[in-house]
Amino acid sequence: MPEGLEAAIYADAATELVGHVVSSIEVDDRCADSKELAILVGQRVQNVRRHGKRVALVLDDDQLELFFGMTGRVIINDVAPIGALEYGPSSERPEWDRLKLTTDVGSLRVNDPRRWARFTLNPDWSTLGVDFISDAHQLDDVLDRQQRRTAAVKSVLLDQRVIAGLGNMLVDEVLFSAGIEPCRAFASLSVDERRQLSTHISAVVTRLGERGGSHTGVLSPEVRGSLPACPVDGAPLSRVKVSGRTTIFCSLHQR
DNA sequence: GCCCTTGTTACGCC
DNA sequence: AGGCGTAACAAGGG
Repeated sequence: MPEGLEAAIYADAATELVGHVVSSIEVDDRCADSKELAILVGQRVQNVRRHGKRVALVLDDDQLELFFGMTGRVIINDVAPIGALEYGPSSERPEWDRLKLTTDVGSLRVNDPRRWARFTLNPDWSTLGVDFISDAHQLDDVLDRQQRRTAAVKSVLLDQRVIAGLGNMLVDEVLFSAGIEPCRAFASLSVDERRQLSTHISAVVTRLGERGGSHTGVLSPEVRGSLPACPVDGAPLSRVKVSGRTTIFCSLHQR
């Protein structure tokens, strides 16, 4: 599923359109917050921005935000930078195209079987927390500001108002790496543990970014499904729900 | 045909 | 007031 790392891959792919003028745009109305996306026709793509899981095409007068939900994929000129998503179908059908933006030289499509993608004109990103990649140097401060929160550590890390970009799989990887149990109250973390956490967020994000996405970690989709012994200490892995999300952790080394 | 999956939002509770 | 948990939503796949 597209978390921040996948959004970064999509954003990078979308830079192909920079400098080109939009000649047509087709959108599934059920995926668009505004029905006036036609005003983008004739505008030149100036830039591509990303914050957390959100990507925006910056055009002459307006910005178009692309949000990918659980199964949205970007396809540029019929090439998908991410071939298949976890939990997504293996094949792609034309009727799942929710957005098609055409320029003089190429097209960008968002294909999303479950139709959870959203396309928003001139989005407001002010409620998003710091970006999980580019604001890594602020993580210590950000986590310190959460120190009174009684919610589960995992819930706080999933909260896009705190850190934007971490999704279910990345958070599990981070907590596994940091040795912290996902359902502990955030307020129970010591200063040292908060430092550990921010260090491991940066490290895991960097490592999985280099490896190609949220699904390339220790707790890969295969591991999440079959629950083999913990690769760190051999203890059985556990599967629980935290914040309504499937959570995989090792009850031996995550405390 | 039921139930699983995720990110976000809405809502009820304390 | 505001933090927290939970459910609802969408829809394809097992």
